[in-house]
Amino acid sequence: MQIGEAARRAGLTVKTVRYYANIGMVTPRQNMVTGYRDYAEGDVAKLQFVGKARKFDFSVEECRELLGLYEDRNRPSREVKAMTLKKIDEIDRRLAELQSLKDELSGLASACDGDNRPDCPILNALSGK
Amino acid sequence: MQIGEAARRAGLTVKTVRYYANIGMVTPRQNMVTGYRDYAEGDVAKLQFVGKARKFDFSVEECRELLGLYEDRNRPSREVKAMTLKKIDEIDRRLAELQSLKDELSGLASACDGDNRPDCPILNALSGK
DNA sequence: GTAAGCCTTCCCCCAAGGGGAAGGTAAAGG
DNA sequence: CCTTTACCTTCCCCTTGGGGGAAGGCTTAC
Repeated sequence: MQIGEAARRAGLTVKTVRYYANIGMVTPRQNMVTGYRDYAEGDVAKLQFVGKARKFDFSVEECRELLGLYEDRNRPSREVKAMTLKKIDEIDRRLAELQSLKDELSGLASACDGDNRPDCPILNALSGK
Repeated sequence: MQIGEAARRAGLTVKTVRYYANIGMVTPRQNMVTGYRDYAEGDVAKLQFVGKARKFDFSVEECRELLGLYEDRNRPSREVKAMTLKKIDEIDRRLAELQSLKDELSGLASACDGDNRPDCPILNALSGK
């Protein structure tokens, strides 16, 4: 099938699918007559796989690894689990960062009257006063 | 002072400070003899201000706005508070996203034995089986 | 004399594609 | 048969916030 249908079925944009072909992540055959990319069912499955993994915040490089594991019928599930736990760890760290950021900003916001007067604790904090 | 000292005092890299000059965020005078950027005390204060705001996850464009408010001695604190609340809102949304992501990944990870066998619920989930 | 330590501009690089131009092709409608 | 529409292709620039490094110019210290 052509790239448009493959993209629709994978829930991705044509641009994205073409990008994945360019970086060698999901490489369809080429129709020798038209020069168009020719996607097989297996390619669509891979695209869907990558699409989901991306939604789970795996980077493109990580997706490439996961795809390798996905295609290897004999890989140990240990490797996949390790990547997943690592990703969970990253998310945890990012959560903590964002939470502390939010706490600080909330503290500043609640100290600020937010009225028409120029005095502003938020700006004072940012300027180190 | 020269850019190196200004950067040190603001806790930023020279590259970053030069970047801020290029995009017109903190624009020092120019030493007409050497052609070097010439930073005044006020410039360093602005650099520090921007550095802190960036740590609070404000984008460069938002920093530019905040800097404008910071320099306007008559601005109402209302505007600054509004930006801060908006930023808190963004952080909240991102927190929720990450949390649900983490929940899903955690569910998958705990369903996966992580042993040497090839069967892997994580890959199964990603491939939609 | 030259090495060190500043500074300058200039250009390419990252992630993960998006937007759009220019041009080729295929099927459907009039 | 001709044209419109809907595909597809490659190519190049754009995004965020700078990092890395080259090539060149300066002063100062040894």
